[in-house]
Amino acid sequence: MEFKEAKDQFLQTWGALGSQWGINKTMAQIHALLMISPDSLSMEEVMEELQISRGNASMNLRGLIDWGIVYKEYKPGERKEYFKADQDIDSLARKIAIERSKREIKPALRVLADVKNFDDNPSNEAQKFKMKTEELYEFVSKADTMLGKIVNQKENWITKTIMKLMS
Amino acid sequence: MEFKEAKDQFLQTWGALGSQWGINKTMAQIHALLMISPDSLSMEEVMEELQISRGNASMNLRGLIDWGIVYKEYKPGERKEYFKADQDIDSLARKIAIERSKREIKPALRVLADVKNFDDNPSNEAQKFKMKTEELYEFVSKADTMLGKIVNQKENWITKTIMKLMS
DNA sequence: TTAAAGTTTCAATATTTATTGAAACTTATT
DNA sequence: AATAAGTTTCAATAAATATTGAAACTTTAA
Repeated sequence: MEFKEAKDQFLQTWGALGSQWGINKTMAQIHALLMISPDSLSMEEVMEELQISRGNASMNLRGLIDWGIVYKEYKPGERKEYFKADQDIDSLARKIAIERSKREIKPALRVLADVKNFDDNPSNEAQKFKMKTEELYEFVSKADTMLGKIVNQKENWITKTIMKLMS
Repeated sequence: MEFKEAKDQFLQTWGALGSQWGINKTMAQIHALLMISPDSLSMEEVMEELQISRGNASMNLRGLIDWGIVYKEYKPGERKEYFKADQDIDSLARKIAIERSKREIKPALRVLADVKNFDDNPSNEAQKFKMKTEELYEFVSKADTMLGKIVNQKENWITKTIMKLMS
């Protein structure tokens, strides 16, 4: 496969993977592009390479900065902003996990905590509901704790986790 | 909060959570509904409770059966099909993890394996690309292995994983 | 203080994804 | 073999999401 072809296919695939794991397609593609670029890129260059509009580039670059996985860079003497991706994949995955826990799991937990304390009544249906929501609350809460423990192992967390799970 | 209100809010929240974690909103809602129902439900009952069309109910129930987290049940003397959800949350999460690995991670890995062996050339850009795609391949591959190890601990895998990570 | 370079915003539009509903199909019953 | 009960399919439609592009805004420098 030619370099250009490989690169395009990679950007496509990483975009699809990203959109399945919580960041949108364009965001994932921009991130992928920055990750494989030897130098930081200007917005123009990102637009050109991915064939997207200025507005799209601007919004998604901001999104990436909000996720904390892309940084602005100013080149001396130049007015343009340049963008570069965090190069450490471990830290990338860690940030995404933390962010998703904060944005999705924690709010859902708050609701679960809330509904499981509804005004009880002795019907079969209500009892089953109580049981299941309590169970689900425990489960989601533990899953979130597990996620936290996994990503809090600094440096090579995946390898470390695999090791610990070997036993 | 009244039972009815709590129930509706729960169905909403579980639907939203589901759609962020890989199964679509209606599917997650149907599953949630079946999970909290003391008895198995007919398609009619699901349609009624969630206010969705017959086609929608039919397709998403099939989807749930494909995921292996909902089962058909036939009541003696009755012609209708009834549906019930797998009651074990651990096994539910395990099945989703396995299925997503199969549907999303493994195919992406195949592409990564492919592109990282592109026709090399000595340019800066190509070298960086080679390095990063190899790194990403390693990472995704390890992450998938980790996921596999976590979900393969039968019974209370989350608790077990937390335990092992304590050290 | 004006113009130029660059960035952001957001209403309009396009794309993608989910849902409906009615016809076609399947299976059981008389 | 005709009818009724139930289910599935899928083209049409609706809803949700993403993208564009041009105007408004910001910053730098002459």
